[in-house]
Parts: sequence; C-alpha cells; structure tokens
Amino acid sequence: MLEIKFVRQNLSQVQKALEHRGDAADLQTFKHCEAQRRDLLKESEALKHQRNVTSQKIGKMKKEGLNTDTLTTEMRNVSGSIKTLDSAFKENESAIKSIMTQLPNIPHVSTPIGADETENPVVKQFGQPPNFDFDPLSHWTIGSQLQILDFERAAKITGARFPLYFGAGARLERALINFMLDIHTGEHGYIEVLPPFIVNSQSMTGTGQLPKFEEDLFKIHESEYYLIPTAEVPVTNIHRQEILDEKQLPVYYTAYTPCFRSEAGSYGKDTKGLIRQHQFNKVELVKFVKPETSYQELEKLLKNAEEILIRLELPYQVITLCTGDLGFSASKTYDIEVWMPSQGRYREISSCSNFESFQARRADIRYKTTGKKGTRYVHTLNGSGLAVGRTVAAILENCQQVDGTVQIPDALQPYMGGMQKISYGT
RNA sequence: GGAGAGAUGGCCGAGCUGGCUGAAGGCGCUCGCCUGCUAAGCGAGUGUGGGGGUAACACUCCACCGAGGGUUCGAAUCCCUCUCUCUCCGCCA
Repeated sequence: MLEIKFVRQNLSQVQKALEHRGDAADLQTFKHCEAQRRDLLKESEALKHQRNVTSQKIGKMKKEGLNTDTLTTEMRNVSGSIKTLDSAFKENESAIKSIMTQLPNIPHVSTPIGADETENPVVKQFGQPPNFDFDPLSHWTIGSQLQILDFERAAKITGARFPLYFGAGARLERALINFMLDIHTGEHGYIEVLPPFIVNSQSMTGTGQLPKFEEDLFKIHESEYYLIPTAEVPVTNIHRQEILDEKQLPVYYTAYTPCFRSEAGSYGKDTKGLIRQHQFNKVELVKFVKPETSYQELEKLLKNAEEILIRLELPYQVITLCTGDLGFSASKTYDIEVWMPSQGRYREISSCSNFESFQARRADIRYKTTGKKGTRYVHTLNGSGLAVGRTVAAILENCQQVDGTVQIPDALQPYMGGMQKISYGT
C-alpha cells in the first residue's frame, strides 16, 4: 500500500508511475473520497468533543443533585448525529482502502521503463551454456528414463502439475534444500525459519496477494485459510503489526517451504516437467531493513541467491524487470535465470525484490529508534534462494551425460551421501 | 470435542459496584543532578494512529485498555459475537 498522504500530494506522479506499469488507475475517485473523508472526520470529531465535555458536565451536575434532563436530551441527539457521521466515514474509508489496496507499488527510479518481459535488460551473465556433442534431453525425459521423476503417477494421485520424485531424485531435492539452507544460515547470516504452510487472509493481504490475486491461490474449503504460494507470506508476516527496535535491524530470515499456486491462466505454458507446478519447494530469503539501506540490501540478497548457482556451476544470467513486467508489490526486481539446454534459453529460477515500505505499510511493520519520537516503516525484501524444483531441472539438463546419466555438481555430492552421478537404478 | 479462567502501555501489574483513568504502582529506558569510580541515591521525562495548526517546533482536538458490534448523556469497566492464551477431562501423530 502507498501512503495516502503521498498519493494525495503527488497525484500526477503516482498516475505516471502506474501508466509505466501499464496499469490505469482511477485516481479521481480517490481524490474525491479522500477530501470527503477529512470533512466527515472534522465534523464528527467536533461533535465528539462536544459530547465529551458535556458528558463530564452531566456527571458533575448529577453529583450535585442537579437536573440534567435538558442536557441529556441534547446529547442524545448529538450522539445520534455522530453515529450517522461515523457510518458515513466508515463507508468512505473502506472505499479509499479498497482503492489503496489495489494500487501497485511505485517502481524505483532505477527500474527501467518498458512494456513487457521483452524489455527486461540483462545485467550480468555467469558461466557458459554447456556444449553438448549430442542433443540434450529435457529434464522430464531424463527424469523418466532414470526413474526419478514420475509425472503420470503424480497425475493419478492428484492431477496435472504435481511432482513425484523417487530415489536419487527425491534425495536430490532434499539435498538441495539442505545445501541452500546451510549456505544461507552458515555463510550469509540468515536465521532459519520453519513457518506454517497455511496462512489466514490478513497475512495474504499483508504481503499483497490479496485482495487482487485470490485466483492464484489455493483456498482451504470453508475457511479463511490459504495454502502459501511462497514462504514470503508467512515469513514477512512474522512481524506484522509489530514495532521493531532499530537495533534489531536488519533482520534476515531464510525458510524452506513447499509453495502452492493455482497457476490460473497459465494453461498451455510449460505443461511438461518441473518448471510450472501447483506444488514446488523453495528456499526463500526475507529481509527487514532500514529504508536508507534497502537498495544495498537488495544487491546483497541477489548475490546470496546467485551464490547457490555459482557453487552448483550452473550458467545463469540476471535481468532487471522493467516497469511493465514488475510484480504488484515490488519497487525493483532482479530475476535470476538459469540456462535450460533443452529449451535453449534462460528460465527464471529466482526473483529478488525490494518492496520498500509497500508491504510494511500493509502489514504494519515499523521500527523505532530509542530516544527518537515516532516510528518508521521498515523496508521488506525477499528473494528465492532458490526455487528447488527448477534447480533440479537445471541440474538434470546441464549435467546430463551422453550415456543418460547425470553428473552431480561437486558441491552437492556431500549432501548426496557422496554420490557422484545419478544413473538408472540409483 | 466437553468444563472453567483470562486478554490493560516496552515488560510486570492495579482498576472492572460506569463519570478529570491515556490509564495507579513497579520495572525498564532517556535526560539532568549527585557520588572519585562500571553500584546506589535524587529529580524530570517516557505509547500509537489520525485531524487541525506551524517554516519546523509548540499547541490543540479525536480515537485506541485482544477484535468487532450493542446499551448509555457518558464504558477499560455492563451486554453480545469472534479470535487467541491458560487449566482440567477426552481424543490423537
């Protein structure tokens, strides 16, 4: 959520920012409601003041045994008016809130202006796509041949777009989770968190999934609970409605969770393999920081995520999302894309964003400096470090051998019990 | 699932026979004083959000005692609903 005062005072700037996103918002209604809101508030507060003063007077008079009927009757009317005004105020406020919660974040100045994903500039590249002297297979073909992935049976158990791993495949997934968590906690200074995988609607609103993107979520039948689409939701909401001490900041959390996404509207895209599933595993990085440091923290976060790919020796590139491709809550986002040989292109494996105070304002996460008056909103950031299923896919494809086996990256072998390659029957 | 108890400021903890209680007291914290020594004592201050106001302060008004409703001239205090916590019983990985 943006700051109401800021939107009021910078209406044209906000309008322009939204246009860059390709999002035409109705700010006139906002402007109108907002002005009305203050009028209603003024009027109601004046009456409340009158009521407070007179009620006290009535109390005193009663003690002295005086008759208060006239005043009481008068105040009955005042209270009635207050009630009317307050309900109008509430209505008005919920109208404003509904506009505000649907407004996306304003892109940072360093976010390039562009219409869609074709205009995302490449920031850097690491490694070289491998040269195969044979036609590289897709990860789902490799996985099926090695009998470590089984999409048919997964479909039987549940439906399309669910994964089922066996043997070395299941172990590879688990090894990656541990590998990532160990690096982030042991070397990058993150605190490991294991949060609930189901959250309430307030948490979903706090991070921006609700109210606008409910169709992307799995909702638990007959409740206000949702399956998490990313650990970002429970982990960011750890500090919802809290005032942190400045000395605590920055706070770094990392969490492994499964993620559940309905993938509404993605029919026909990536129908095969591990790229786009209703359920997948992810190790997430989440930060709460002071506003003045948040862009340095974004660079560090990106590096922390990249480090995993570097250790796994997987070729990747980093892009900056342009305004037209930027997510709803983000001010700036880097995507890390890993090379997928069977597709001959880079595919997203991590998304690292600075949300500035957008989520903090929704979720009411502030900090206080001792000795100083008032509070400020923290800046929140998060990034995948990394999406585990897609990492498995990248390893299978990049490390495949001509004989159909898969070489396990050196750094990961200790996590695989010393296994060096995945071959049929392992 | 059944029975009961509770939720107050950064923390502990009064108030809960309705009326200067935004909230006693204590702890903590900040500033000052004192003390020749990392202690003790003394004094003052110390919530959040919003409206008005100011160059910025000051100042002023409104709201907030788990959340949301209700009763009343007036509610932390009475009533209802919900959420959470605790105790006992049952069930259970």
